[in-house]
Amino acid sequence: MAVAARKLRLYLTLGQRLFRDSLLFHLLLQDDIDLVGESDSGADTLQRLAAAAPGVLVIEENLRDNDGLTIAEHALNLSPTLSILLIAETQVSPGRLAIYLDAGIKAVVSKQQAMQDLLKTLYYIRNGQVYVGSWQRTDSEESGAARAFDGLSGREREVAQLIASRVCIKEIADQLGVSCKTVHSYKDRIFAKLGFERMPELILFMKRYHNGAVP
Amino acid sequence: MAVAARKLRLYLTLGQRLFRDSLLFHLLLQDDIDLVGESDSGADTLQRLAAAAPGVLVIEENLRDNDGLTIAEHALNLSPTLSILLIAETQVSPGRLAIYLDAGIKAVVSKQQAMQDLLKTLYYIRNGQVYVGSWQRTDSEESGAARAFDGLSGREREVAQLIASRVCIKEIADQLGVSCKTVHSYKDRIFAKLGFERMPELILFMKRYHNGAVP
DNA sequence: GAGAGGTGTAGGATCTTCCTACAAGGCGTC
DNA sequence: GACGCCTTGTAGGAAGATCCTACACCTCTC
Repeated sequence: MAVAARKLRLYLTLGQRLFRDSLLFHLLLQDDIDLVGESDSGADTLQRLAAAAPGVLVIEENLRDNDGLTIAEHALNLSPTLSILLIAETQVSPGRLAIYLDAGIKAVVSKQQAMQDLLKTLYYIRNGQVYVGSWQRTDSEESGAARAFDGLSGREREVAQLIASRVCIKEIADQLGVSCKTVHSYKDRIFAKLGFERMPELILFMKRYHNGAVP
Repeated sequence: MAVAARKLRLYLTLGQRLFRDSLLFHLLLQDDIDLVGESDSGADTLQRLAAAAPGVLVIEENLRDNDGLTIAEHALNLSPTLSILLIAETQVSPGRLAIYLDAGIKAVVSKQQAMQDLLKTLYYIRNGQVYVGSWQRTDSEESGAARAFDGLSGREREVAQLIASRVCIKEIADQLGVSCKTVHSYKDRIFAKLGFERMPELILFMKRYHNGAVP
């Protein structure tokens, strides 16, 4: 293996505490993400940025004291190697995206996008790469997600459905008449096929695209 | 034991997909929460509420098609036993809280409150109880959280700090010269004392109130 | 001074996660 | 049509996490 992937030093600026908490909780489940700071305002961010020395700054577009773009530009002045991910209010148009990229922002994710988009983008830009493309999805992605279900085998679907209904592994094993080990194998394969890492992702996926209830 | 606590049937209405995902992810980690529906608009919510038959509706105050209060009132007309938790934009004043409670809403949590407040409130109202008090905290709560650290014993603090720095259990055990089992015991006690259930909560707590870095 | 409660330490049961294995069948290509 | 590769159903093992229990000390309180 080439590079021993270092931890991602993350700084998050988001005005609303509830969502900041919730996003951070999610992000901190990834054990290669190291939180080095957080703020609810732009001024605060700029003030603490140097000391925190993050690798990636995730910042909201509309902060109460300033707009994220301005803050981002200041931040880039302070530390030019910083990767910035802007969280936009709405889907950004190509024109606006170009402005953002010109300003040195590495990626833009809108509040209408899925959490997984944010995560993927975050990992993508961690090494300084620019990530475009996130704005041009929405529908195709969604149906793609739904279609991913078709890639599961019969047993895998059964297990996915039972798991989404919160039936525990032991019970699933009993119901299907196989060993727990086997059920775990199915679960692992489902996760691998769908690219999930944790239960809530699978549950959410099943609820959304396959109605959760066993048909 | 008296009542076998049934699963909490949750419906979440929140306009922004990113935050909805993120909140749901968090909520679905609790294995007694069953997601029965979600929407990004009020109209959609009302339309699907009857079929979903949730026990608790968590709904945002400012939806793009209507305000949450209006939707909540309609929802209560449809199913009077529904418990509604309103997510307000900002800290609500006692006056506004009274209006909400009059309308039959069981609790209000603002977007400036901590995620844990939402969770606690959710569990509180699940049985139809009204939950007031959430609006009257902020500062005292925060310093209370910080003070909770003082309740930890010496070993517990060491372990908390190491865990927050993402040192793995095995390494912590080596560093302290005790067995992994012992480190797990410390971790369990820390969680019990601080009321946490998962790593990210502890990490966030340490980063926020104790700087994460070992002093 | 006896019991209550906190602290440092650890064991066992059970569950998860991750990795590996392997037989049976399908599909592809030469 | 035979050989090889991929998928599917099945499961085992190792390592780690969670939950519960234990137990020797120490200190505080009645």
